[in-house]
Amino acid sequence: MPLEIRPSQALRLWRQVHLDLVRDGQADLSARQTAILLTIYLELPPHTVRGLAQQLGVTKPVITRALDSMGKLGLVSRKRDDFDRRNVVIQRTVVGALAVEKLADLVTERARELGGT
Amino acid sequence: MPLEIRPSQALRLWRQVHLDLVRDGQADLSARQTAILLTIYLELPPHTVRGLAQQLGVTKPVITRALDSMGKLGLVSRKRDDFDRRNVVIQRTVVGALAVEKLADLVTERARELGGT
DNA sequence: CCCGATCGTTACGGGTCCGTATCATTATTG
DNA sequence: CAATAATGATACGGACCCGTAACGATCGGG
Repeated sequence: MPLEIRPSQALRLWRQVHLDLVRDGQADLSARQTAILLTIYLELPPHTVRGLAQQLGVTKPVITRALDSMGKLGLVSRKRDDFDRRNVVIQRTVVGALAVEKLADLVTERARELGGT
Repeated sequence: MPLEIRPSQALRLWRQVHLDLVRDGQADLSARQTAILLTIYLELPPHTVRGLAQQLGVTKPVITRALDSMGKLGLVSRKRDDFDRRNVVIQRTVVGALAVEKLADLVTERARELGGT
């Protein structure tokens, strides 16, 4: 069940959502942080620093720092894995779930407003 | 002719495109820069620093710096307005047009791959 | 038990971006 | 022609992020 969208529609959607994010001051998240956040909330747990680093094709410190800043915003939280205390399990939060849901609504709404071009 | 997309589809599309951008190292553009670039290439010229600042709801130095960095990447160029030499007209470039087109194809392709959920 | 491997974090030097305030240049108005 | 307004650029201090290289903590095999 593919989603049909024309290149010009894709661009207008992309622009409008980014405009909304910038105007709302909500743009605190970089592209990397966005990818990390959505991976945590869309993919099946458990999520680890190493796993995320591999999926994104970046180094581990990038993930650690992103989790630091997103943790400050309350978007995610971390917990030691009791079965292997070297691991850290990244957990979802209520705040993060709300932010993701809000983004979903934003994209959906802007897509609905797309005209025929 | 609205574009029908479910919130879960929107999120998966958003995640997948961001993943691609991060993995390609193409993520040099912040959310603000993306909004600026797409505004320049989608909206009718002429574009000025002040006009872009108003549209994005940011200060003028933000636009100036974004144009600096995007100019280094060849994505846009600047030219003095001969009719009002206080103004600077932002112009499109071949490199920028190609980058925008590439982004459009990426979003379109990832949308096409979206499954039913 | 000990040594190597693995995990996440931290340190460091460098780069980029931000917001505020200020500047030089040009246009407009009285 | 002088004074004011408007435009874009710049200076500055601070914050954030990057990549590489190290580090401490923990696990597992011999």
